[in-house]
Amino acid sequence: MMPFKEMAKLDKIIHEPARLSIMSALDACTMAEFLFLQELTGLTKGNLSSHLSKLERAGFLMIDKQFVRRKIPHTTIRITREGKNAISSYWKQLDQIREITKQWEKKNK
Amino acid sequence: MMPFKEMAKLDKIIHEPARLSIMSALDACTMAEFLFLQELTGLTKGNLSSHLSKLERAGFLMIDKQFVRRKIPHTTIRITREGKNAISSYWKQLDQIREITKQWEKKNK
DNA sequence: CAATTAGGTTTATGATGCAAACAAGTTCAT
DNA sequence: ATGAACTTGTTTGCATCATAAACCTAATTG
Repeated sequence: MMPFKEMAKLDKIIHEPARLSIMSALDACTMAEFLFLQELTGLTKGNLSSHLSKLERAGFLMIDKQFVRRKIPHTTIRITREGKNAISSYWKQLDQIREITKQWEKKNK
Repeated sequence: MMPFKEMAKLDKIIHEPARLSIMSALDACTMAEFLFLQELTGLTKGNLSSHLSKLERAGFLMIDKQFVRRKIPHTTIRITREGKNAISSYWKQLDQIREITKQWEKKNK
């Protein structure tokens, strides 16, 4: 079996570093506020916002925007079951590919 | 320590799935012909060609084009020492991030 | 009341990955 | 021997994407 083709099948939504860090943080936290997530990931507000939208469209998280005293926005992000599955199987897939690569390497020596 | 920011520092040249598979294959083979590499990775010739150029410009591999009986092109690709270092430290870095993520997760439970 | 801060979103642009088109030569069929 | 099809790649064009800058609305501060 040749593992190299499998790498192309890695979920690109998750694979992108900014989103990988968002999803990893959320996988650990389950839920987080926008600004906390920004601190964790070091992303700018703009990038964080657009990556969150993309992850939301993918069904990997839910964005809950509340208004404190009806005024100040306060955004809470929650990972979904689908999101937890996605990142968990991302790592699983990557590990498998690496394992198979090692074996392939041995065999071809 | 917060591992999530570190993900943004992963070498983007290596990180891209097509190139990750090229570099993994070359790391195992040390050298390979264009068509063999195409078979291993499942990439189209066009994509393989342009990814190889990018990896060559990055100094991660060397492209040696020979002409069989002075006519038919025959391209051999060889990973460089720099390329071997790059992919090895890519995996090392990823492992570290994952390890720290796990610890961070525990601490915050 | 003007300026600045808070908490995000939208826009613009520069880079990127990909497939389709192209190139340069060779072999095969007729 | 001529042209159709195959080899072995490279170049081009398009569509997507990531990012920073600009923007928005409300609140606070001087």
